Amino acid sequence: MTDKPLSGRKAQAARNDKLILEAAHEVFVADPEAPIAEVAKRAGVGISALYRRYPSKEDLLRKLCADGLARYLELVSEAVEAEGDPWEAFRAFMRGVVLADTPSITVRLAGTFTPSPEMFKAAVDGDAANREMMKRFKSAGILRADVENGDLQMVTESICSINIGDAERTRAVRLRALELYLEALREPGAAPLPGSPVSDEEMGARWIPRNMKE
Amino acid sequence: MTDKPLSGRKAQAARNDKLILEAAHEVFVADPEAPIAEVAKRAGVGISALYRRYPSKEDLLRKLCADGLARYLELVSEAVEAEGDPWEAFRAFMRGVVLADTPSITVRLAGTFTPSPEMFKAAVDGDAANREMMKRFKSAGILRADVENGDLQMVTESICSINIGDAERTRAVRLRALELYLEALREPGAAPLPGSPVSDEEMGARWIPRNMKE
DNA sequence: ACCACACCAGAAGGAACCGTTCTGTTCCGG
DNA sequence: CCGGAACAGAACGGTTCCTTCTGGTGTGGT
Repeated sequence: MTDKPLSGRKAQAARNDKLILEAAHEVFVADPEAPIAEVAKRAGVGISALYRRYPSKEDLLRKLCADGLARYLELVSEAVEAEGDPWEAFRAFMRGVVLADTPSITVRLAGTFTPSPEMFKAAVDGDAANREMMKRFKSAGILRADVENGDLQMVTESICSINIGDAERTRAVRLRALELYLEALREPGAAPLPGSPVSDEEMGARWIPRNMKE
Repeated sequence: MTDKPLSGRKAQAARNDKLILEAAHEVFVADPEAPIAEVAKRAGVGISALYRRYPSKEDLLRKLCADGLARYLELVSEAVEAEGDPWEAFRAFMRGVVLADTPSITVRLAGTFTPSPEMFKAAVDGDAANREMMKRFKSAGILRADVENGDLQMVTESICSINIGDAERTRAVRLRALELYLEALREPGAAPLPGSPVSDEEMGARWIPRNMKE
């Protein structure tokens, strides 16, 4: 409570900016359909403090999702540019995604707002970077050849769907599940995988707002 | 449409029994918070046809969940009593759970109703059978020693959280993800798993109705 | 010293949703 | 030919939740 430059209306506002984003992140990760009042309560501010910053709930969600997308892009970039043991780079990437919980804030929220053009761009960029990353890891011989981008998405998404009350414990259990998966992703695979991985179109279809479906 | 004994009010009623349960299954698997009118529409019946059979939505959900639990018990029993290749028995069990989608109809619905005493019994029985199954597979040397019951639950649950529009395609993608996991579950594991598996208490905590939380 | 304004907390408005009940109809069975 | 079981869907009432509105407070400029 007793921050450093406590006084100043501007300072409080700046602090609230951060408080609100953090609260929104926590709340919507826990429940994508949470009411906006929950965010305000968690942040310890009034509702009007929210509406001063974001014109609507949808805008807040979009911002949150864009941040998550950006974080994901960072992680991919790190993985692509990493030097040293490729396997550890891959492992770090996957752990990073699970720890940052980006699937919960991107795909899980998808469909609740109309994506902004920037987000489309981020998606395209991310796709390219993803592809680059897969290529690198495969040519390094650490990733089995028959896993593809869609497979990784499914792995991280399904792991991030694990949720058991306590946040700390949830994180631990997810990392445990990840370790299982990692073992299976590593080259060489025992038997070929059945079916085909999730395609880009299939992944993309989830981003169209629910209102516009069918 | 042209069934065998098409006429008869009793016959239609019996047919509706089934239609309603099937529709409810589909609807609530797709969206656990779906309105009850959605079930009626999917079943092609009126709302009153539903309320004639179940006193309330909660009762319908409970019935659905109980059926899912029973199906799960069947699968465990089959696995325990299976003869022949233990690995194939285990694999069949996991595929069975994923295909029947029992996690979506049990755990995912948990908390939306107060469990019936029968369900508690089923849970206890299931637990014992589960334990028996794990013991068998481990002593057969096909399951790595450091995976436990909670791990399997997490695996099936997270796989069943995968969902991409089309039902048929979703099934295929889930089976693909399962194959990855299976490889990782098989003895011998490369490295020990981190953390501890989800405990029975943790799993059980999710069944207490949301109203009663905190 | 003081005041205009940025900022904020929380109540009020108003619309949408949904579980349940109610009304009127159909058609089997005796 | 009638009594009533079964049904479709409208109506009701309660709840939820986004958004706007009201009233209050402290700050920075003058």
